[in-house]
Amino acid sequence: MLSGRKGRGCQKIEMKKMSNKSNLQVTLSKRRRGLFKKVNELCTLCGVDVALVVFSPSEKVFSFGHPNVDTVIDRYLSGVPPQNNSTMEFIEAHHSAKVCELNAELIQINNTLDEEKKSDDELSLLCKAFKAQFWWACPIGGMNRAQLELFKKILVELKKLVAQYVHRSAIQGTSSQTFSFFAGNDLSSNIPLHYQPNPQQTEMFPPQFFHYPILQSHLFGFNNMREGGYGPPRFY
Amino acid sequence: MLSGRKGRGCQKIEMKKMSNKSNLQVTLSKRRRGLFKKVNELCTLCGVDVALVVFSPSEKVFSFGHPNVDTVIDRYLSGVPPQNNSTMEFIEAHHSAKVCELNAELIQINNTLDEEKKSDDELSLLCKAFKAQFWWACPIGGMNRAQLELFKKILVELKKLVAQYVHRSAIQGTSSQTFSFFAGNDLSSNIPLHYQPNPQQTEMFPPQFFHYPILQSHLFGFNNMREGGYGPPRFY
DNA sequence: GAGCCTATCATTAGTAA
DNA sequence: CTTACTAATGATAGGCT
Repeated sequence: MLSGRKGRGCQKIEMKKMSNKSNLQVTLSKRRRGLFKKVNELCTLCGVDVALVVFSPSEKVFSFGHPNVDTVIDRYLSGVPPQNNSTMEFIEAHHSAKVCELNAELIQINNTLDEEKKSDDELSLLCKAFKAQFWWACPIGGMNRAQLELFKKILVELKKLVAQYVHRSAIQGTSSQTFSFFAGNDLSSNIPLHYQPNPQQTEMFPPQFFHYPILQSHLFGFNNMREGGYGPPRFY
Repeated sequence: MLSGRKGRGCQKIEMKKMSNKSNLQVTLSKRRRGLFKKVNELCTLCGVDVALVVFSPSEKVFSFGHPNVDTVIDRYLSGVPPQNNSTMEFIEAHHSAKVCELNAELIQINNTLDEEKKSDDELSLLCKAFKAQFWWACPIGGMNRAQLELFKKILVELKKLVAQYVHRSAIQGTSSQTFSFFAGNDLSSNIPLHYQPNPQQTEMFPPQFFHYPILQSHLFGFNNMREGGYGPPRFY
């Protein structure tokens, strides 16, 4: 406290944008805090749902919501689009702007859906191929693309191993039933990936084995992790 | 002022939901007003952009925004979707809820688009037919003012053309019945209004043809003007 | 509901840390 | 960018119309 007066108390200020950047920052900080407190009090006392979003001049965003910002915003956008704002004059323009935004979102989501559909088509094709070639591994319809790819990779590895084994077996002259996955079948040709099932054979792997959801999710480890990246709480 | 005291002044109140419904309503009204004022002051003083949405227990919605609620909301949704709220814990759930909402919107808009596409197809077909036939014979009862004005403009143009034609015809000595629009006429070629008469048919279009709602709404591009009916500004 | 009143209580401008 | 202090200003609960 270097000045003679300890403080001049709260003096009236003009209701216009503060010119002093430093003071503006201080005031913003204080008033924002006060505002959020008031909003919170309103929630508590009156049981209302609110969403408050503040963009500082430096584009920093502060938000508060009860029960949640997004919930309230969704309710606002979907439920009462033509609700009046404080300024009524540009409602039309804003409305169409919102429609544009939504259309952009629509296009984006639509593209996503298309990609997924395409993926699904590829998937079913792959499934069909798999069914024809590896009847015992079916159905794999529950797999997504990544799972399928990993699965394919695994099968390729298996193919190599089998090929090696067959090769070695052939060299050693030890043939017969030592390495038959399926009874009565000798996997003769060393191209196991194009194996054509023998109608007579008995199944080594029960189909359910490949259907187990637990197995699906844990074996491949695709239980999609959220992207995270949330910043620290900004509520005052 | 019947009671002895004029007022007990502002007394501290417990920060919990008010039990007395009537008092709650009064407090909500007062505090909301105060809150909006504070938000407005923050905007003015610090030049921030804000959006404030309040849902009363009776599902009435009050909003304030600078420059506009929707603008700020869009900025919030598109720019910083994983922005933290005051309560971080349910972000996942809310996020997926939002996705669900958007998907619903997607479906709806998608349907709308499909309808519009379909409508557009019908429209171009109808347009083509109109061009070939008596496009101008559309009953004007269903037109709104803007439509009528456009129609009038078109008719004025037509009138000019007709006048020219008649004038030229008169000069060329081709008189009499040359200029009957309806069945049996020839209107040879130099009326540029895309008129292609079919000599045989008397009734070119069934009346219903001109009542096509799709046509009505799309042909002239006057698809609704918002209905208006917005209430008065609610900002305090 | 909306406004007015008034005695309190709460917020905050200015300032320095 | 936030906080602490202080005095002046603003907000508001309760009661009334």
